[in-house]
Amino acid sequence: MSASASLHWIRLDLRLADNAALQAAVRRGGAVIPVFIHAPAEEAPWQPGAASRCWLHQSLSALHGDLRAKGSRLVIREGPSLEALGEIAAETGAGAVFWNRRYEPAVIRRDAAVMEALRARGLQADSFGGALLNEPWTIRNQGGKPFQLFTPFWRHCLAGPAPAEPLPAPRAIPAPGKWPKSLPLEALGLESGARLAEGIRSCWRPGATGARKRLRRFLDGALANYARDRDRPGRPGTSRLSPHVHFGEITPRQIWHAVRRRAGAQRIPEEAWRSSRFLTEVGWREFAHHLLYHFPRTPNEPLRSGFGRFLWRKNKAFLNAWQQGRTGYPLVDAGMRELWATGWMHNRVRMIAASFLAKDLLLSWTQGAGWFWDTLVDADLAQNTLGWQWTAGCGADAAPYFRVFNPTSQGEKLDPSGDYVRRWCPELARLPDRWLHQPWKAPPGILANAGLSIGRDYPGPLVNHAIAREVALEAFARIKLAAP
DNA sequence: TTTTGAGTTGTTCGA
DNA sequence: GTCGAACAACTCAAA
Repeated sequence: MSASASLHWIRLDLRLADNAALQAAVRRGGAVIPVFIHAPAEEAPWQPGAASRCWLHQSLSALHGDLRAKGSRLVIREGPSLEALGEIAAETGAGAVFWNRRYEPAVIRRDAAVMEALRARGLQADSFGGALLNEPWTIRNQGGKPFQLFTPFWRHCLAGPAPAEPLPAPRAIPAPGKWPKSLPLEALGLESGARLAEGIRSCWRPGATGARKRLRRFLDGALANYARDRDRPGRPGTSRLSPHVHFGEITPRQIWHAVRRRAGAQRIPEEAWRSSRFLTEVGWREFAHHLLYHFPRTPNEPLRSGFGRFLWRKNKAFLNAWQQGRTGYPLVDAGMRELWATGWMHNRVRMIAASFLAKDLLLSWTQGAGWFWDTLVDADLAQNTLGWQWTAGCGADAAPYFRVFNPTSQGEKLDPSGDYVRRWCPELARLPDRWLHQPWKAPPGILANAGLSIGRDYPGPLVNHAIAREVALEAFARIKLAAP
């Protein structure tokens, strides 16, 4: 007697290659039914934002195409997840459900409940790793505790066994005799805004094929000068892989081995590529998930408890100006507008924009995290939380409280020829470089020549940075950082 | 066991 | 103009 059908429950693993759950389903021998269940309420309070849903729509569409090329299909349902899985299993006589693990607190709870319920019904239910190089519970320091500093964490990871070779995509995915019914992708209403969908389509190609191409282009190009160019937002110096990795269109293991092969072809010694800046960024992603797993309250609460007492400002006008890219600081505004237009912001600019919110405006990092969550196509609970807590100084391995980015000098240093600012703040385009990062200081004649009136075409500075810095230093110094 | 030093990403000030 | 110091408190591993 041949095996019953298996369900492959698809979540943030929108790929066929290096997919342990899919492989387990294929190996089991019966038909394989790939299922996506739309159940955002189960991820509350961190259900995907508008940009993330938009990417998801396009990536699911790409996955459906990839599945068809293997003789399969994508079955789409709406939640609750357990009900949907139960129905499909009943309709198809499936005896097993396989999925790849996620690490967000709400998802962990949901998955555990689903697994228990499926097993109670006599179904096989198994989950697999793959989204991370190491499962978070396997990494402990010498005291048996989770790491709270990046460098020892990553050193520990690098000292362990090298990541296994990625799994190949199955050659064929056996189809059931009769497919269960499926909703059309459009029925999920993921692409609510045409503006965003267009913006994403114009600069991204969601899906595993787009991810592989993006990686190859990066390895062929920017990788060689990554350490130098990664901080220059006007240059194509970063990989732009973040949304692809978030949605599991490509895995860190695939990236690791692609870097290894490329380095081998160029006779780069192992210790050099293993400790390269780029793989270190993969390490930061691992670290973020490590922290979220071991400190699950950090999306909403500062890890360092002393910060619970910090009196953040509440100022809707400040928040709106920041969100809309109208702070009067060109580098910050360029970043916020890039985010709004494309669903992505250059990493270095994220730090500067985040520092501006938390330290110049003294608005809570949670407000910034909320906006990024809704607008980033790569919005990822682990990484968003780590990044914002780091900037605000209240997280693990946090930025020292006195580290306040100066948006003007950062602009002059990292965007000296103004390519980035001129692209996203076109009203400033005709200003000479000398004044581009501090337009309010430009002499009247220069402003007139550039066709620019401060306050009319472009706002004056929302706050005076020098003063704001002093106020922030004082406010941060006042917290007793020791636990109460 | 205790001590020591380092720890992604900065800025300003004074010598 | 360049350079070093100062700007906390805490974590972690190595000595």
